[in-house]
Amino acid sequence: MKLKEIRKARGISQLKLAIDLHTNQNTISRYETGEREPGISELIKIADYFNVSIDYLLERTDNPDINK
Amino acid sequence: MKLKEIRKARGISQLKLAIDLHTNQNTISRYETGEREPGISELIKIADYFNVSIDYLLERTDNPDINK
DNA sequence: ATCTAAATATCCCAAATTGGGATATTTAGA
DNA sequence: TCTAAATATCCCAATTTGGGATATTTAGAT
Repeated sequence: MKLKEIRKARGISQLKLAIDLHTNQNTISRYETGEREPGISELIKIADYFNVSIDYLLERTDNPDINK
Repeated sequence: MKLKEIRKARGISQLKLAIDLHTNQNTISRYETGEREPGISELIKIADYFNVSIDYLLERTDNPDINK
């Protein structure tokens, strides 16, 4: 998933993201390294946080906008 | 998720979908009733199968097309 | 170049979640 | 109404997850 790329583009650390999403830094790290995958609810939180579509987050489209 | 609605619109049974997706009928049933949620890889299989965006599948947009 | 703090990755494990087989229940249509 | 197809639920082993703790890496100051 594009998480790392998106997060870096916004200039925030894994720790800040983790705090904002009410989770842990290591969890974010593992999503980014691909070691683990988030469940749907976590996926939605991330997409909402960055205001991108889930399809974009999952690299299924180049368009970050959720609406056509 | 919109799975049941999409599946019915295509006129296929849970069993056929399950077979096509290499899983079980009860698994599909539970996704539809909301008793359980699929992981990301399963989510992708479903979206690909029906050729809809994941955001649409998850009812985050009214637009079924993955591209804008 | 070195030192330090911030940032990121990894280890271990308990708890939660998942999918499958089997079976029960519901639905549709002959 | 009878029956077969379709859908839902029970139980459980196995996988997966997230968190605390800690190790490693990176970046910035001096």
